[in-house]
Amino acid sequence: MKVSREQMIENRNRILNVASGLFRERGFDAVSLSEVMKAVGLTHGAFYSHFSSKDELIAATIAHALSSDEEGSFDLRAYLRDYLSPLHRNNPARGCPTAGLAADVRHQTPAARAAMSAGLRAQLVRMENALPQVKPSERRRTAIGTWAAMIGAVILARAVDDEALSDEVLEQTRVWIERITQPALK
Amino acid sequence: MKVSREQMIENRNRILNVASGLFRERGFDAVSLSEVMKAVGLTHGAFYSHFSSKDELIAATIAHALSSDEEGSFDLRAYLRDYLSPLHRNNPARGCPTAGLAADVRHQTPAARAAMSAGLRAQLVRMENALPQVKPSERRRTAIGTWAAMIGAVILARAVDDEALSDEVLEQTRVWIERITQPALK
DNA sequence: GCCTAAATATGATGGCCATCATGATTATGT
DNA sequence: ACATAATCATGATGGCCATCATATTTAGGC
Repeated sequence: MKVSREQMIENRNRILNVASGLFRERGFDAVSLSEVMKAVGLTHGAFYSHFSSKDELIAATIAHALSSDEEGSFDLRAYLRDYLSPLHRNNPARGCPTAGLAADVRHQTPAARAAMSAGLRAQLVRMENALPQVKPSERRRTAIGTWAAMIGAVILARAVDDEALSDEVLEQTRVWIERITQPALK
Repeated sequence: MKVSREQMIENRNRILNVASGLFRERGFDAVSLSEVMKAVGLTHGAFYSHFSSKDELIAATIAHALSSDEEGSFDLRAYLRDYLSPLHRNNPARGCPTAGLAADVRHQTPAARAAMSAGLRAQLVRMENALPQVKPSERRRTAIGTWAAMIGAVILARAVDDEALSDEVLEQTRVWIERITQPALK
């Protein structure tokens, strides 16, 4: 049963969006293609009209998720508050793809890892732009250190089975970064 | 074919050590029990004399790997140099269990996540002890922020398919942390 | 209005895996 | 020495999954 070109493109995007959420929530391995297609509202057979393999879907998902992160400049303070929050920790499916997928990407194909590289490069530029108060010679270093701490804190907070400890990791990392990146503020 | 008590204990420890390395290298899902047992030098059937399920092995592996991290006080500068190095990045199987497993632990049983919580608590205390030059009221925050940045940097460095970018993440995170934790040094 | 090819549905196929069943061996306590 | 039970080996079993084969429908170009 063929479908309009428009519908087909929408289906492809739905596959990418649904897969992106499921992958972030449960990891690449734990999500089956049938599950993705069922959540999209299609049957498993339709998958191969859109992608040639699960590996290709994974790579496309990473590229898709990281590219839709594109935004202009942003307020670091507000970003930190949202990023290092219990709400973000508790909702990986709707959360940052890097925090949700980066560790898993290590085991994926070169295409997937290349997409992650591109996403990281773009994110670091965005972070640099959000640090106008840091002197230029330190800006990239600060962007890298800050981003690493944000990713690490969310991953640790999600790994841990102790809400108080998890909250503490998020909260203290947030304050720590704020102090470092805005030394003038008391 | 029964085996001496001594041999049995050694076999159990070999299972834990082998599984620990394989899990860090490839993730819990991607490693099969047959594979673990073959690497140990036993057949798959022997597994269930030691553990009642794969989930139990995973939890035991995390507890085992994180408890053998026990050490006295250590030099943060040297620790950072080793931790944020290409050598560590390239050898997850012999590297830090938290960097290798934390993201994966999120999808595991409560027992596994509890073991990770205990390991994190112990590591934070160790980090605090390695920060004598930081004033006590800031020590825990610094330990948390530093550890999050270390974990995040290694995970990003391993996810990325661009050696220069990967090296940069490790190197800049290292210098960033050094500057923050040792402000007196020029 | 047809023809063709594309998108989807249904239904294999083969492989891998966790777990279980059973049997063989032998360490260990008595 | 014997009996017991623990450790390991071998060989199912059942389930899930990625991928493929084939059929059905119909959109889109002519």
